[in-house]
Amino acid sequence: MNKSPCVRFAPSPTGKLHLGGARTALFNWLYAKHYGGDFLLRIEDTDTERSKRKYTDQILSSLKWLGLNWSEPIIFQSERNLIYKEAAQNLLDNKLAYRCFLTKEELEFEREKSKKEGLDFRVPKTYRNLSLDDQKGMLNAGKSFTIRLKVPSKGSTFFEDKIYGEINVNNHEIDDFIIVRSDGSPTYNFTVVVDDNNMGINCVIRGEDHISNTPKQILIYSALHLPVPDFAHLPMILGADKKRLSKRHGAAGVEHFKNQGYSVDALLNYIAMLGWNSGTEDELFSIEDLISKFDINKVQKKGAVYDEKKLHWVAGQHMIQKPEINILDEIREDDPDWQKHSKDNYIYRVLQLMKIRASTLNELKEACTYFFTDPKDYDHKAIAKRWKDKSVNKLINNFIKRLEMLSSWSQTDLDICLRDTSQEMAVSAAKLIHPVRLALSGKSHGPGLFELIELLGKMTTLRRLRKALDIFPLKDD
RNA sequence: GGCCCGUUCGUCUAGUGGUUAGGACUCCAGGUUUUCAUCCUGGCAACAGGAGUUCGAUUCUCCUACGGGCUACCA
Repeated sequence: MNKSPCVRFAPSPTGKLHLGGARTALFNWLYAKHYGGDFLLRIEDTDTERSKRKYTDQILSSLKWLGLNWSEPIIFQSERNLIYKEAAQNLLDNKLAYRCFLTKEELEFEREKSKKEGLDFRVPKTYRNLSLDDQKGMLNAGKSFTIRLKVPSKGSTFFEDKIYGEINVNNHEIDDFIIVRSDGSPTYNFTVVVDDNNMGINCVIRGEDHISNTPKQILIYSALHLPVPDFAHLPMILGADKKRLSKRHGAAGVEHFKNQGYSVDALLNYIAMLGWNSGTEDELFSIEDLISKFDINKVQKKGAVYDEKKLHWVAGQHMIQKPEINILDEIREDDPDWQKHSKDNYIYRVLQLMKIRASTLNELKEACTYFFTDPKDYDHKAIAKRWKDKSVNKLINNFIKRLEMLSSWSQTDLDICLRDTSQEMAVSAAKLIHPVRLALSGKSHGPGLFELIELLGKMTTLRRLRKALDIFPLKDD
């Protein structure tokens, strides 16, 4: 096939976009981008009971957030009844499908019977060859009917999956399945074929749970005399229990990752690694890298277990590499007023210092707070360890005096200043460094002390040191 | 039950008819650092089982086990 690929993502709006769906969308999108093809979107809302508008909205906003842009228009199956009706009539006219007057109850009875007798249940072909007159009779009697495909009883249906290879199923394994329900609405297997053809889809990339549906769909393609597209089935994404990832696993919804502060590029990078590899030992990719390196032939057959630890690591790596200006943009996208009162240049320097210590935007924001507000809480363990008694106050006092006189506020000068102080007081530098950090940040760890002091500036540094002098040590001795 | 699919360290994976079966995450131990993080070094850890083909199978074939999917008037 030489034409440029046309692929689609076709979620049903019966739940939020979850990790598995996101990956299916991503792989479709990457495939399209890689080959310069088209990526379309179709909402499979033929199940009126379970389909909800809010889920459609959620899926669309998640896809937008992920940046998986599609070509308009979005196809809604619920608006295409006419097209399905025509296709079904075509099949009926050509005697490739038939009206089946079996009721649910009759079917249920037969099913039970087979079960009791230990036989495999097969849908009875009672009405397969009913004469036109007899059909009219049933219709006039007000009997409701479904439309079933006449599945050939002989032969087999074959396709070559781009990932799973050759798959062949005997036709006698396949029942005369329903393509139109008794209420006139079309079923999934039918709409998929009609729409994929109608939308010009030439490569179907979807979850492995659809492998068993594929022969049925191919049978419909043949009955309708339509060209059969290529198929590529993606392995499932699993939870730690090796079961298909679902709401039960908590972390399923894409929104969850957004709320956690994961960056899109990191999430996409991680998701892509679930079931695909580049053929090299590289694991960190930008979105552009993914587009250029993506190869559907390198997709795994086996289901992949979602591992939050690795996601977190990938996110951390992306964070380190990301320019501060982009990080701030990402933060503000979600939190437009974040640190609006501070100068951008100051924020950039803070981010530069702190990004190495955070994996998600939320972690980063949290870690940066003391650059913008004086600490309110101080790490109690650190107080106990680093500020045991009044002797520390003397050190700090001395340090403050020297700082006040300092004319240059550079890291090197601050370094010299602190070491001079400790030397004069005949203690190790560490005796001063740790309480100073505690006073300035409230924490026992963080960036290099002189970077911290330099960035905070003279006023803030002195203010925080003096405040600490007031409140530490916690109890007199 | 029937049909289809799958099975390399805990996890993501590379790989070959002959390899010390490689990398990454996690975890552990060191090193660097004023602390934390980063970074560096090292370590633990895998070919589901059984037959067959073969001089030789993790690799090819079959069987079993286990896992997953489909078997709906869900998608």
